[in-house]
Amino acid sequence: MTSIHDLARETGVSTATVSRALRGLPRVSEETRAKVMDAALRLGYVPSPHAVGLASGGQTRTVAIVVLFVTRWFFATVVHGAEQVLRERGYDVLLYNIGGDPDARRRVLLTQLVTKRADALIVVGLGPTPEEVLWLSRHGMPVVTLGSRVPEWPSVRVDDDAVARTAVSHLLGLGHRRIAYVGQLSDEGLDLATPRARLEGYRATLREAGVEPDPSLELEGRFTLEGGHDAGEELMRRTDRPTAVFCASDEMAFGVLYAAREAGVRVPEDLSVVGVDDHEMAHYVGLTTVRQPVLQQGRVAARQILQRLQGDDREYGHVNEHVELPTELVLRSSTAPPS
Amino acid sequence: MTSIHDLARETGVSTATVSRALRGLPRVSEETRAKVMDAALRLGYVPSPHAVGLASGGQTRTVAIVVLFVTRWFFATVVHGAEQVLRERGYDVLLYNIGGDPDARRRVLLTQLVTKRADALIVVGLGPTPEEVLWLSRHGMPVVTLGSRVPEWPSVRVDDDAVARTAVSHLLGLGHRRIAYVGQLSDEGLDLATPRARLEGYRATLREAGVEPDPSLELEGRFTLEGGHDAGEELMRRTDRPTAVFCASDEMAFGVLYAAREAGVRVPEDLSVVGVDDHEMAHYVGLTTVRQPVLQQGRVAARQILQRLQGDDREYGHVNEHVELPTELVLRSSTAPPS
DNA sequence: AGCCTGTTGTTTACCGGTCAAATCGCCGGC
DNA sequence: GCCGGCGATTTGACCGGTAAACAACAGGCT
Repeated sequence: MTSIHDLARETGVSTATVSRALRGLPRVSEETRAKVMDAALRLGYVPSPHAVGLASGGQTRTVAIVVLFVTRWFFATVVHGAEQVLRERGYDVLLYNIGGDPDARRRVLLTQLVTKRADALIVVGLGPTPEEVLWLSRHGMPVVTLGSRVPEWPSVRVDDDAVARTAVSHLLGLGHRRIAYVGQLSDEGLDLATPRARLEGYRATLREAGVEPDPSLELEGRFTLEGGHDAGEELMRRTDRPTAVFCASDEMAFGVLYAAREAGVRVPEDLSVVGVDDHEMAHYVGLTTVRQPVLQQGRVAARQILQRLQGDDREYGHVNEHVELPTELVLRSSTAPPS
Repeated sequence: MTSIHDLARETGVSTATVSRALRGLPRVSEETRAKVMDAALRLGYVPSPHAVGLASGGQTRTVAIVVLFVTRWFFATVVHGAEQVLRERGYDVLLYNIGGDPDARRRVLLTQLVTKRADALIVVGLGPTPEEVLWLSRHGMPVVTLGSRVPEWPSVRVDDDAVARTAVSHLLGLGHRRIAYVGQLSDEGLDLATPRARLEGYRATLREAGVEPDPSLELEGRFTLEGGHDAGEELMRRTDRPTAVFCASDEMAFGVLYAAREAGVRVPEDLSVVGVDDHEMAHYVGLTTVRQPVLQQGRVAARQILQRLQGDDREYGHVNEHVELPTELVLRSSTAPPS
């Protein structure tokens, strides 16, 4: 591996000069600069990020993103959005997929793994524990949460309470009274802030409309197509089937739709279904859903982090500490008045 | 930030001793080790990866993964599989999502971004150019390709020719003769090895069965649900509609299915559809497809890289340079003899 | 000339660790 | 009582850069 010393020897100047020449700093004649650049290209010189980081204040130009499951549409899309913005600005992305494993969560957030390997951290979908907040703050690690909110750190999210209210109000407005909820609440000790908030919103909206929430209509299921399908099957089997279902994600809603079809239950005539996300596929299956800007949440989180790291709030305008992006109901063909 | 010097001062020993104590090396008394460990915990000491890497041979304990689009099921799943295996072994994952942008591709593969920030590289879905091979080899970067194959590097993939043959033979066997192909061939200068191989296999299989491939039945479309949908719409509009479609991915096949439904074309009575992947959703929509082990490809690629980095082929057995994983036809309800 | 100024480079210290070689106690053996 | 041997620890060089202080040299001004 060619080092800066090789370049210095090759061009007959000192390493300091080489360093400044390559970084475009002043105090280097154009002639020398050209000579150095040329040699760097010829020898295929690439500065060692280790040395650079060490010499200039421990920066890594890397941001870590911690997600639950990259394979889920929501997380993959968020990562995509954040990565775009970060790479534009010359930052690399370290990806940690902790996949519902509390051990992995501990290792990633509370040990050396994240600390110092990245300049900052974006936590997606996890509600950080006080212990995690303490540890990371103590190490001066800038953090932005996405999808959850703690007072100590900036956050980007949608109003999950409002999301649930929008969906449930829509169903209530159509005349439904027996409305089920399908969503995941806990995953082996991981705190999932989002589905919990949606459940609360669901209950509150029902109560305000004078409908007492029925615990037997609150179904726990994994946040996937299969989870939704299982929950859907369970619902279809019941004699006192609900007339509508509110699913905490579109992927779960797809599962419910398939379960309904298999059971010969017509949508929307016999069953109305509402999801959350506006997944790419929702349009094609005609799913009524509460759209949230997923890609944009990733982009905004990245910008918040960059602002914190570089302190230039000019380019992107003022970035609020807690950003709440708007959602909207998208009406399609999976909802109708009960027959 | 507390450094090793702080620990040394705190415990009254030298930095070298602290270093060895913390890493569990011999030549440290138990008493001293305990004292050091305790202080490290108390002060929340985390060694700087920069310094460690610099001092001990430039290792980063990081592997870079370059993908086209994280948001697509195939890529996300591959990343998931690789990340699992890598993190198990203490490696971190740098994610580069080059998203069909040739500039991004150049920046990532041919500049300092990847070199030296990672110990090794997994390239997913891209056929590396000779220039890229040369540059990365010259820098001593170990590379594994996934989904494509160059002679210089190990690879993991499925036999895309065989995949196409399986799908097309199935359709031919059912009696179809007008069989369309839907897949993406180029994306602004990116070479997409996979769909090209599948197209070739499709053509060859037809010819061998005595059917001359009809260029008007080879449709170019983006590798997404929407791409498949557009291609499907185009096909449905035709007067001499094909009786079957082979799609280069399940996501595209879903798009074709939706287009067919919108056009009132019945599947499988009026149109048979075959995909590739065995996407999570394929089961629910009843899509006949050629299954490939996606998660496992990611895992195997990670192991190949680890073997190259650590040189222990004991734990995982011998790893072939070019691994080809098996595929299988999964029969569901989207294919039937033409009516 | 003498002096100040500005430009271009070099020197030197340092970032936070690791590693090989040197040192220090302490013990047992002759 | 001296020496060898050994485990525990320290010393000092080094990894590949960066940053600040400092030197060399040219030209312009008085």
